[in-house]
Amino acid sequence: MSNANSKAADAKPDVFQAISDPTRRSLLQLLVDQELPVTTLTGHFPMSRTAVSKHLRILADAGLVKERKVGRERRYRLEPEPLLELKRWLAYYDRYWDNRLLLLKQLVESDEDEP
Amino acid sequence: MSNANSKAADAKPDVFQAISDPTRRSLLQLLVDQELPVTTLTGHFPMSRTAVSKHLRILADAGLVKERKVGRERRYRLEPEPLLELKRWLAYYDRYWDNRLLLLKQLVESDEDEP
DNA sequence: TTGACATGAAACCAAAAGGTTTCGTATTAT
DNA sequence: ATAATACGAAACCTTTTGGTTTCATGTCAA
Repeated sequence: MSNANSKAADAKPDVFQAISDPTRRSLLQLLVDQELPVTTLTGHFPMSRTAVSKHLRILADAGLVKERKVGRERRYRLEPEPLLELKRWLAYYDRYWDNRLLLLKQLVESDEDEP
Repeated sequence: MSNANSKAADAKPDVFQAISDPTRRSLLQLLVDQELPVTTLTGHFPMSRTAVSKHLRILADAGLVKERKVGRERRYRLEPEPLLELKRWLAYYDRYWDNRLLLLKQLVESDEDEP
């Protein structure tokens, strides 16, 4: 069990990769509080519907959107959960916004310079 | 004034793009509290020094690392400030982790379904 | 039914990305 | 001086990425 035949959402090819494209970030934005079909989404971009469809596929693979069939439409909605990974990654660097640690770091550095 | 001749750090080709590559994320990690030269960094990856050098260049263009010449070495250090853009972008989706808003959203949706 | 709409799959293409090897140039060590 | 080290630039190659056009299928409307 638990082999490669599970279902969809098995791919998950990296949230970082998924959000690296500006078009895809805009798509997420558009879906923030609306569930929209591909054709409507396409209206916001200077590219073909098929291209948008492929971007949505990438977002879906990363778990960032889910689709729901409604009549002949396929409505996409935002699924923000995977963004938590990003959030966690970023949190690692939070200490850098902490001034006390920054000062300590600089202090240490000033001791071990000179080649 | 303010044309394309300013200086370096003018490129800034997107933090999202810069951190989309796992190697580059690892590089940032390695530089968290160390200032390191290219050769040392290369030891951590299964690729040539030149490849690592190119990754560092991309990070530098995004403002995520800065270099300092020390002898014949070129020591790289983390420059986390551009990560704030990511942080801001993510913050936009913070409301999704707020359960009250999530419930409200679902309530609204249940009213406007049926095609 | 018959036609229009909504959409993904497939085949294809050009450009960008991620690597490699080779070369030139500072800088340090002998 | 000479050799070794540290490194980026350039040229080149292969794979991935972002697009396009064409086609097949499912669904709704007349």
